[in-house]
Amino acid sequence: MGNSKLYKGSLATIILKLLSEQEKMYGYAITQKVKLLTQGELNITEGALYPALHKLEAEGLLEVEVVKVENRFRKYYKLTETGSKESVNKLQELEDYIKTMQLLISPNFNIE
Amino acid sequence: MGNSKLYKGSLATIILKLLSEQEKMYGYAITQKVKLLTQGELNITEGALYPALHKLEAEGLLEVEVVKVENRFRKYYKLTETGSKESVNKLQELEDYIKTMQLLISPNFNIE
DNA sequence: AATATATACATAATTATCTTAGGCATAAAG
DNA sequence: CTTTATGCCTAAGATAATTATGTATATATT
Repeated sequence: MGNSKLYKGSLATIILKLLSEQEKMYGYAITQKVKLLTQGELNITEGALYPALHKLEAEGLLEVEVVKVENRFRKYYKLTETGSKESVNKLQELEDYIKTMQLLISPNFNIE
Repeated sequence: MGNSKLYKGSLATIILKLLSEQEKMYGYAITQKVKLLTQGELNITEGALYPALHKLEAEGLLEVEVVKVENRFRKYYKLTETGSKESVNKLQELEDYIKTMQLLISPNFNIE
């Protein structure tokens, strides 16, 4: 995904957040949307994305609708009710993570 | 470590940052300092910490000095020159990560 | 005296998430 | 005709944690 190891563990959060804004999305669209929003900073690889989607579906956070578009099939994912709640949790966790890490990296913390 | 999976991948960054402020620290002191600075939010487990320290040492980012204190031995770690440079890199990566994630979670991004 | 807590190190088995590298298939563009 | 874009997928391996131990000393509690 990213150039640093910090992105490990963030993919589910990203997916749930996108789907809380977007109603329904398919895998490839997710990769493109992330690339666009992050100005190319973050490229989600398919080897990470599809297993993550399948896992979220298996956990009941996402549901699938397969649609045929121009001789290709697309698997649209959308949040279930549980998934909708979990997306709120995950976003809170991300904000908490950022706050906690900022406590640790705030410069000269042991001088003040 | 944390209550969320987001902390995965952050431990090396935390260790290097602490040692860029502190000159030298031993493992147990690192766990206590992190607990203190994060107001108990983040508790580094020993099973994560010691392997991480050993790895950073093996990579040449940390060097060790064993000191006997009150019949116990402590292993003090400090940054090598390489480790000092790498701590700057890791902090930059963390800031980049936070910025990128904020692009993704900024509310209503696809409305504006 | 016995037990729990704090200090201080360590490793081993397991789990989770990702990377890397492939595979399958259609359509458009060079 | 070969690359690029679209669109899905999985399998092997790497990496970083968790969880559960183990060792040892010192202090505080029951």
